[in-house]
Amino acid sequence: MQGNIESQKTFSLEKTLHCGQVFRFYFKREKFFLPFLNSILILEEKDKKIFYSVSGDTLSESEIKKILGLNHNVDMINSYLVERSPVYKKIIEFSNGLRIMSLPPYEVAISFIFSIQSSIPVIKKRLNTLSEYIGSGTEIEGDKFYFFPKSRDLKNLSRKEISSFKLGFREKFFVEFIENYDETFFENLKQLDYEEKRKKLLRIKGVGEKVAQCILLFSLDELSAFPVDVWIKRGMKSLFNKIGTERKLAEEGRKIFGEYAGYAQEYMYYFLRFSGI
DNA sequence: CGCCAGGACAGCC
DNA sequence: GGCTGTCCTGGC
Repeated sequence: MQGNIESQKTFSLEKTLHCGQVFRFYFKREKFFLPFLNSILILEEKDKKIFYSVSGDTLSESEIKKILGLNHNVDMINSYLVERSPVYKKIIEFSNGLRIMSLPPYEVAISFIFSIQSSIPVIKKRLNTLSEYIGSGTEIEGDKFYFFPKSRDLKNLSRKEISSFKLGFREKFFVEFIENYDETFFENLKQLDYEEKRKKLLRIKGVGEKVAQCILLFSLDELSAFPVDVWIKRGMKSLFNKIGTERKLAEEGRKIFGEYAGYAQEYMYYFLRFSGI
């Protein structure tokens, strides 16, 4: 299947894929290849339009829009954020087009357990190594693209195989997560409210405040989540004169930016990281 | 070579 | 509840 998603000034594929919410995507021949469950979503920006096609399992246009955050009314969200804090005028001017994605929770949880105390290239490498090791994927125009492993595949891994991935101190978190995981966990979670979801996520070993907020924001449609990493910690201080623990700063961010704190967080991150200020 | 990265946790107070 | 030391690995 293929088609084009309407030209939108408020959508940047580049910013959406490079703001740290998703690690596994490929860029070849001017196209982005984004694995999503048993599909590869192929995206190309041409003449200010986004052209898409899907390889593997079918995805409807509305599913694709949800994955890419195109169902969010960012014009409204942007003015909402500027209203809450005027400093967001310049931040949004720089970061505009970034969208919060909606990705598979199982993959997001493992991705952010892998992300602990690690840089993006390292996280990406770990996830690709794992996906390639399990080896399920599809070939498109001569290139092989790998899906993220299913939980049953990961359950079958031996400790020796897992050790070969060199996850370091994250290994014990990963092992416990895949061993204890059952398919209904995230489905049940989706029924709960924000605070209940957060508390259940925090019970997972290796999931602290920051990782929990990432899972909430990028895979459970909780746009009020506010993950605090070192960049946001610095930003909260320089922009809002707020200091404290990750938990306190997350509460602070959610208090200032309400139901769209997640957009405030990603905009801030992208701005601090790439604007050169 | 040394340093630390998009944190979590136990142990301590 | 907050603070501190510790932790694997790869990149610079």
